[in-house]
Amino acid sequence: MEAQQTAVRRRGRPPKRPEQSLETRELLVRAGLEALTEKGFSSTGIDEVLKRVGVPKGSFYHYFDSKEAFGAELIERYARYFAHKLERHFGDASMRPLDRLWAFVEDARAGMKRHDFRRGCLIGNLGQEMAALPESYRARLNAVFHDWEQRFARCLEAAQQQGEIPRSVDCEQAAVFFWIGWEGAVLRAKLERSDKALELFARGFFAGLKKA
Amino acid sequence: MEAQQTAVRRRGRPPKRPEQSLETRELLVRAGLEALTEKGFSSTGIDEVLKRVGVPKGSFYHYFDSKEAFGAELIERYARYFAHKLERHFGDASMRPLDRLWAFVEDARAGMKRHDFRRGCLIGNLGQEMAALPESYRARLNAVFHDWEQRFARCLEAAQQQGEIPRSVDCEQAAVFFWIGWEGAVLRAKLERSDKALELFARGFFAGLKKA
DNA sequence: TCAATATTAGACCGCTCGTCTAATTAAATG
DNA sequence: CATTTAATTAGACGAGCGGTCTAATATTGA
Repeated sequence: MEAQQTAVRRRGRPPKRPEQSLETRELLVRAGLEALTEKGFSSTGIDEVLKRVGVPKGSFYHYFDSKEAFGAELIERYARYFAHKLERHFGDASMRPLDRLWAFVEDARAGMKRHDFRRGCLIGNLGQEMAALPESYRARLNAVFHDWEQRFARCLEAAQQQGEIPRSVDCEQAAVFFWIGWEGAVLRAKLERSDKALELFARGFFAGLKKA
Repeated sequence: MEAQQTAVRRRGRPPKRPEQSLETRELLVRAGLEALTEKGFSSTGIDEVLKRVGVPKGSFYHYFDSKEAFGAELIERYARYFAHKLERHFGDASMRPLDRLWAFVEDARAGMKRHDFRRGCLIGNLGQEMAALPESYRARLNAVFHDWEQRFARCLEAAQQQGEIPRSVDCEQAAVFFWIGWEGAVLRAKLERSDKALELFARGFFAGLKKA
């Protein structure tokens, strides 16, 4: 998710190179993701995204009906990207389940650090500013969280079956608890420009699990 | 924090009634707090705040140097308001310390419900959109969180001394953990328009404390 | 060759934003 | 009282926004 380069921009109908045909659109999406994970929806202007990749406005409204539609697509893209990330970690049979969860935490932590704690979680960002957003986003954002909860819960259950955590743990609830708090930690990490909050929350969460 | 009424608005220098002299300014602050707790800083327009209380633009820039200065004052006001709230709950010697913490949670929960989960935490809101905010806010927002952590930690220590929670609990860390997660819970409550997240997080947090 | 299609270029409109100046009124001064 | 000074309101202003539109350009397919 790191694309600042501007495409070679030729006027008129482009030659038929299927791999390249989506390029401008793709650049817009990528730049949009970067912008929205940093600053959210409301304070990100179309022109700003356009400028990042050197695309004129006409192109934007050729590919997207509106800013709302653009945002909706970014949500989908981010959800897909994140689902893959979770799948990759949580489904990694070479590790014990609890270590898989930790691996995700470490990955996210490194990611935030890599971007100097400027970028957060798109879903969290949009959730926070929901009051100023198209109402149509709400259901989708909730659904994404629910998906993450499910994935997390499944991995917790695996940990339970392998005896890593007590039977008494309600995996479903613990997963919900994790994502609630994790988003708070991401918020704080951005504010403090430090991974302290991420680490402290994760550590606290896992410690609590084992003694539940 | 509930003021929609518009002031009687006469032109020119007002007669000398000390109690009323701050009225317009006060109305702006109150309306600003409402707006910012709902939608944050970036997506709240000055005009919008002005319209709520029927004050013309000229007045705003008479009382505040800029939107940035206005925001800074709102942060101070909110911090003061919240500190009082915490003081009131955490210092209530008629309850056991852990119940005082619960009382705050209940109070906050009721408050969010009362406003149909549209309003969140000003500090959390601004923290989230920090990337689009005057850099001068960062230190202040962090300091406010730190203050809240301290107050919470002191109450936890009291609980510890009364044997409500094990000696093994690191109160400082637990307090930091709480606020990290609580802000996440407020975010989710707004998104889901439900107090489910608040309750689930608080319950999980206190359950973890006792078994630590 | 030419119509249909895909894409870029960027002017333009209506609206809202934050700022600023002028007008208005009361207080203070003598 | 008359005049200056301070306090407040009124609303014009320019910049920038999101979104639309038409023209220009290039390729494809008939």
